[in-house]
Amino acid sequence: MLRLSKLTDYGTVIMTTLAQSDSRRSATDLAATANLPVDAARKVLKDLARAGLVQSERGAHGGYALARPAANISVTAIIEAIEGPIALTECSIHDHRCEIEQSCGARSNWHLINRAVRMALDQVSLADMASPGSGRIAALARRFAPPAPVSVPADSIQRMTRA
Amino acid sequence: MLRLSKLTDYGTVIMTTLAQSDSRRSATDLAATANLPVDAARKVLKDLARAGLVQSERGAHGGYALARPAANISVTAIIEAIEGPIALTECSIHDHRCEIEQSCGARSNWHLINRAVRMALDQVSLADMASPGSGRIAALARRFAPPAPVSVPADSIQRMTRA
DNA sequence: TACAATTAGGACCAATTAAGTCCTCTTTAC
DNA sequence: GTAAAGAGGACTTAATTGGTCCTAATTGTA
Repeated sequence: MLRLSKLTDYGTVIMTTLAQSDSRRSATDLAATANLPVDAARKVLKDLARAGLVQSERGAHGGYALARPAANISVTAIIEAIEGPIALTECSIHDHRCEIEQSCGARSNWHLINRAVRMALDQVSLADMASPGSGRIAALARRFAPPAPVSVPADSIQRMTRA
Repeated sequence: MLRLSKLTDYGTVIMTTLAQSDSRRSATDLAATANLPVDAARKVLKDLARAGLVQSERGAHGGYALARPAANISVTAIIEAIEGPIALTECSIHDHRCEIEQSCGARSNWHLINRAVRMALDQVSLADMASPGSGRIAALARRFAPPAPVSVPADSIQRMTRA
């Protein structure tokens, strides 16, 4: 559905919370602050730690902290830490796993489109996410606006309800 | 998983096939050409017709044709015809359906990010998709490259295997 | 040394979603 | 009238996700 999983969403919220803390925080603590189910938060934090985005400390007074400055952590990194490589279609990552690959003219193009989307996400840092209504993100969104009207404005798509 | 559904994928392939045909084609015919399961192709074509992207003709010698020139059909339109509005997160579309909305600082930013991704997809037309290794898409991908290195290059993310 | 607080690493189950089939009805050319 | 085709949807199965829980391994402190 072109949607991030809920865990990934939690991941960004947790990372945002961490970016706003100055000391190490336990999973329980983070979950409470961010208003998330504790077990889910734990799971996400483990993924983030494995990906090297947060540093964990075990034992009493243990917890998590960002492994590097928020400005140096991209949204892409968070997404990929939790749900693996961004791949809009099967073929945008794995070659040869799609049965229609031979006859499909779209493959090389999906590769490129995937890259474009990935780069868009790549240009948003955790620091941006952590500042509400970030001017930088707004500026980015503007940068992605079409240089000249390419086609029918997407808003004009008529989509009937299916119910 | 930030992945398009298989049906959507089929949709782009079918539309690509249609863009390369000059006459009306039946669902069976299209499925055969594109090497797709017939029933799935039928389902997708119905969605595309409902969204007004293809024109259908019933009865003997009926079939489907593009409703407008391929250059005027965006990838976004195809995606949304099949799986509904693009929404990376719950909150990027519906307000008030997310329980942590109050405490969540990320919401307004997700809105913007969603828009950026949508615009990226919006700038790819069916005509681009239909030309293999489209120069226009490649150019687009280049346009999305960061103006100055923002953060750690995403390729450097170390991601341990989970197995 | 024992204990309590924490993370690590999974296993497990329920709920949701996606994918693939199938059925019946309507429309249209011959 | 019949065959070819789309419209609309129901249904089934498989895959994925979300949420829980359990058992180590670590580490500070009484």
